[in-house]
Amino acid sequence: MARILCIEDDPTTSDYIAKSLGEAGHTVETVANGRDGLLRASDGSYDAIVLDRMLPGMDGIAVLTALRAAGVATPVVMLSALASLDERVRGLRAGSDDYLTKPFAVAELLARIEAVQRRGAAIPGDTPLTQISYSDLDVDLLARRVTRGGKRIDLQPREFRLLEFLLRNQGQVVTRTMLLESVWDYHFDPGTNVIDVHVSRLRKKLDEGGARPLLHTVRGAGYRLGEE
Amino acid sequence: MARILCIEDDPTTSDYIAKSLGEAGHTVETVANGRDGLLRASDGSYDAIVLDRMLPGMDGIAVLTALRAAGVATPVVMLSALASLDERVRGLRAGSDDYLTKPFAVAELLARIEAVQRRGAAIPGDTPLTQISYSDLDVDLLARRVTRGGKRIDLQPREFRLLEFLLRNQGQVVTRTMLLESVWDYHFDPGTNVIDVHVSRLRKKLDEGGARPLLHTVRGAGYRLGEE
DNA sequence: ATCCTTAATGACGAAGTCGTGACGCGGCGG
DNA sequence: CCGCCGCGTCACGACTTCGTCATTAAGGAT
Repeated sequence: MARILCIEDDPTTSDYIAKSLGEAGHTVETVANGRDGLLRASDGSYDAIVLDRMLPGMDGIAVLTALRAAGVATPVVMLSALASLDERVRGLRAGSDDYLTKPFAVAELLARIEAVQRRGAAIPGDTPLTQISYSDLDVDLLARRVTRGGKRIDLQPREFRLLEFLLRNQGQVVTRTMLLESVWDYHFDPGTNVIDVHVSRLRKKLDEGGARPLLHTVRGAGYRLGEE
Repeated sequence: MARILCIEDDPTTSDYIAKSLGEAGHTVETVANGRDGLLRASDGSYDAIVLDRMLPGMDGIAVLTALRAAGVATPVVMLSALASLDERVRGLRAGSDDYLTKPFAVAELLARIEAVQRRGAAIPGDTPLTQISYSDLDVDLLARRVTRGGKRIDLQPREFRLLEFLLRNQGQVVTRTMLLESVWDYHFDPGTNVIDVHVSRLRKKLDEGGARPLLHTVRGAGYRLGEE
């Protein structure tokens, strides 16, 4: 039950989001361009903001930078057609809390918004949220550095993305479909065991050194990052 | 939320800046020539100044020099159509805190202003930022001198700019797109490996002498200057 | 206990990404 | 006008990373 501002120029997407989030019990206000979005968001009265990356006139990144510079700490989920690593980094630097690539499932957007709220508002000023932690595991998204108990862990790009996603949904079960969409940008079933393989590799790296396992299999459902 | 003085003769640019910064929650006052700018800035009551390099009557550099001579320490971001290294050096020498070439993104200007203010709070008086260091690497932006462990390193202009940018973002991943925009002033993808080549050359110069590597490749993402 | 489904892992080939030496163009000073 | 210097381009090689498959291991149900 939150007040959400949606900044998106494409009316189809915008309506879709408003409807879906509305059905989930949230109040949604919509604006179609960056300037208006910035104006409305400036008072910081929203619980979360959904922000399109590409906007006419004022770009999404510019809106976000301006917001953060103005000291507005409202959680922001960025929406984009571009999935490149480059884009993700730029979004993070500008101060976005999460990133979603189109096309996306509403369930996914909903989950992200709720996760982002749960995590609490980002610290305004010069500390954008670039760190995610769980137990003795620390991930710096901007430096792309992962440590467990202070010890450095080297991950491959895909493994990094996988871990990031698991961390953003820590304690909750993530399904294979969610992983395929968010980590692989597949919107179909490849019919292979890509996920299993990468989870296996990631798990090995995380747990070597005799640490307590963090990455658990939920048989028939998916995976979950958490204690026990 | 700051009081900012904008000294800029072109009304289009001036309006654009005023509007954008205003939307970001800052108070902006505008003057169209150097003389008035100097007058207004003299009392030091502003939090930051945006100063055009080319002004009718009294040049931007002259204004800045006069200001600093008068003991005004307000952070200044210089604006210019000229990107040449020479120009940057002159601006820095006159006491500007940062330098931005037109055309620029508002987001960029905002970020610079914020950065410059933070820095300004820490450093009192008339010590502009002309030195950047990391570990045993020292760069003097004014003298254009680079040393590592006390030993002089000769860099080409482009290599110097590249290093400067990496240093300003030390510890964080810098993407290729960011480099293209900030170091090459390209706003498109040249489709070649310019960056790789220059990084290679820079890296060679930095690390020769058996020093620990400082410039790291982050596969699939970009580069990062930092330890390990 | 056994069978069947689901997951884990090791190995391999293909594709992608990066690094670097060599070359050539264009500007600038002599 | 000529030569030098800085820079961008290219080509090729080295190395990573990724996805697939085959095989082994683990769960769950009957």
